[in-house]
Amino acid sequence: MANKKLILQIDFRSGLPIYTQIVNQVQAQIASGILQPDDQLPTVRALAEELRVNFNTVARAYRILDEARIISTQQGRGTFITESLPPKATERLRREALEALTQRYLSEALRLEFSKSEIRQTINDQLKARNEANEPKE
Amino acid sequence: MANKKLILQIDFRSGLPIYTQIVNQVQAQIASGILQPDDQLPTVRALAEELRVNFNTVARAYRILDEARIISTQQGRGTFITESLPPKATERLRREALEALTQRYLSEALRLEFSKSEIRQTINDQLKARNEANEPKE
DNA sequence: AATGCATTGATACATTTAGTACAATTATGG
DNA sequence: CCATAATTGTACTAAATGTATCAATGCATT
Repeated sequence: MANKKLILQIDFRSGLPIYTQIVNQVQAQIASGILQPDDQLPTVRALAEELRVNFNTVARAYRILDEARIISTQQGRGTFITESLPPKATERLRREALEALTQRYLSEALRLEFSKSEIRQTINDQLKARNEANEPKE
Repeated sequence: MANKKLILQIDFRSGLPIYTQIVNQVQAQIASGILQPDDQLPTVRALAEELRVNFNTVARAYRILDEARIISTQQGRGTFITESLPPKATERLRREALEALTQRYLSEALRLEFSKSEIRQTINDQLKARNEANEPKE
């Protein structure tokens, strides 16, 4: 299941940027189940050649999808569909995501035998530092 | 004590090079005492297979650690943790490890648009929960 | 026409993978 | 004990892959 040909139809006259069309169609194929988690996408250069497009354009599309956590681009390795996220981030799912993230962090920190006060201290310091550097909100 | 399984968690999506992640985690585990002088690390090929990574990538990490005198790679024999660093250096490594770990955690959490108070709350809740479950220490 | 912006293209680069060969050490079998 | 094989790290080359940066292009607004 990890090998599957990605078929995209680019309309060069549509007015829509090419990278947007790539983003949309990959998203659609994931939503429809054609593309599944861990599937590997074509390399930026391979897809670019197939679409007769500059590989930077494909890279841009991949970067957008990566930032949206839809795919995972890995330098030197390739590009893969990530585990499917719930389409709607309900409040409960949001909370679960943060709890999972925090649990991984604390498990690792405690495994490395950092004390709870050290952890609290570091968290506070860094949050404070980010306050001063960026928008002091919250 | 010279036999101990090295457990590394590589995040292929983190953007950090794989060899850097290996370096950081080995350093952290030495600083925390999980890995001790004369402990043998997995062979480059064994660790590579476990991490699903090319053995050159592991070799690169080992070479960096070797150049930093943190481990000793010995052709034909294996790689071993060197004698312990001065406590000063160990403490610095420990601190850096926690700061790096925390930074990654906060960056991810903030990127997902969790508020600082949400983060603080979740950290506190989970630390409290771990207190009650295990030995309430510190 | 001029300016500014978004898109695309060109180029150099960092990382990872792959393959091969080699040297040093250790394990094995006679 | 010795010869040989297997293990282990090292070195090197080449190719694949995504990344970063800036230039060129086209288009809209002024």
